[in-house]
Amino acid sequence: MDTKEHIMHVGMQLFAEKGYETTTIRDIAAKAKVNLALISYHFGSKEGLLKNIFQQRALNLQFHIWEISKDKNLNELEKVHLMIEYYIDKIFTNHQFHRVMMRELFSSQSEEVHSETIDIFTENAKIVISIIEKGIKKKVFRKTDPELCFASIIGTIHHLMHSKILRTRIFGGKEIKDPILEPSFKKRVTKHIQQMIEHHLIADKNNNN
Amino acid sequence: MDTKEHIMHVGMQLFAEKGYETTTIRDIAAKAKVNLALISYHFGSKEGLLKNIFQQRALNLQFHIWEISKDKNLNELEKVHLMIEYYIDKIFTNHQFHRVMMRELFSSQSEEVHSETIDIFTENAKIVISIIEKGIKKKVFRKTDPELCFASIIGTIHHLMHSKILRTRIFGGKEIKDPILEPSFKKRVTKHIQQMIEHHLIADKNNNN
DNA sequence: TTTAATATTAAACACTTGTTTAACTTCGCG
DNA sequence: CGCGAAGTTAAACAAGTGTTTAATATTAAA
Repeated sequence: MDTKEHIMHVGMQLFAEKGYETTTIRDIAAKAKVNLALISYHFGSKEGLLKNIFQQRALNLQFHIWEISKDKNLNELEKVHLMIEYYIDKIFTNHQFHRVMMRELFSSQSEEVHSETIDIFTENAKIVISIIEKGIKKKVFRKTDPELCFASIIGTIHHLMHSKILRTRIFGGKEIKDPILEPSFKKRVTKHIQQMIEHHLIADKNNNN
Repeated sequence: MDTKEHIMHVGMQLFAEKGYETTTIRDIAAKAKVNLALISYHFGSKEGLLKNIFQQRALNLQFHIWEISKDKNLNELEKVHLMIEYYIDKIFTNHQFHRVMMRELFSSQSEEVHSETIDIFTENAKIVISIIEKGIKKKVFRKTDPELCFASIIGTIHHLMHSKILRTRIFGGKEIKDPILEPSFKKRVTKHIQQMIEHHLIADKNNNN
């Protein structure tokens, strides 16, 4: 029963690296050092493996964005900041899975497999957007574009997440190490997005941080 | 000789829709209504077709970001604004091609095919970043994170560009039409990114637009 | 019109893909 | 032990991939 999880682990690794279509079950079998027939045996099919991986992570995907949005002790800005922090944390720590998910989401084939993922994603998006809208109504936020604010938050993260080449080319120093693995990079990204969104949403009075 | 361009056109369409790996030469041949052997005949191989498409558009990709950066009549903020406008304009009008390019850039297989594309991209990125750095040095900009500012600009655009599903789910009204086709959407995105970056880079004194 | 290069075609090619089969191990439990 | 279910294996399978071949059609110049 250990093999099943092992295959899923290796499968996700390879899907993240090369994408679902390009990864063959022979690749997975070779890297996992198991017979290729075991994939069909345990998961029914290659797509079954993908579905299993998605389901396994689905709970992790259920951002408690919703809980944050309902917290009475937080004002709108604090909520947005927390949501940004939460998004980055979840996506960075599960960056392999998110790369698979996003790639599949973008290519948007076999919608049946990913429809639940898309649902979760858009649902969360709408919560973030509604918080911004509420802030605007309360006039604590500037009259900005809520949907596009969300697009900027998530777009920035995904852009950094997706391309290792661009990441190392632009952010990598002399070391070859991928910046995404360094905890300082996560902090840096969090700080940037939080500040950018805050500056955009709120006209500061005196400080020039 | 008309067939060659016709194949390239259809090829790009399908690559944009389904991705390079998933599109077969039989798909292309069928949609273009030509014999499938003509693809190998005219372009040597399927990868040759992709290379040709990339080369054809390479000049279009050569953003004159550089020219803007050297313009003596513009201050740093104006330069950044113009660059944002230019990026969005180019990417929106060639969104099919950009989807292919970005997808291939992100999957980062066969680096040889895309190395020049990556070069152009990172080169332009560094120009934008250097402008922001100059503005910070001159103290007309806040002490922000230049690399991540660029990531936010381009990340926002790409996020909107990539996923038709998310686009229609979040931005689409009752109509089924893809918002990316409407000119008003382009203006909306341009305005958002410009304002967001300006608010982030510059602490405004009195206006609350 | 003849001729040679170019363009196009249908068929076959070699190869890889995901999946299935049937034999063989391994394991747990009466 | 014995026996059946579950796990694993190597081999074969059918379908689809990009590419090549050899024949045919088209074109343009002599």
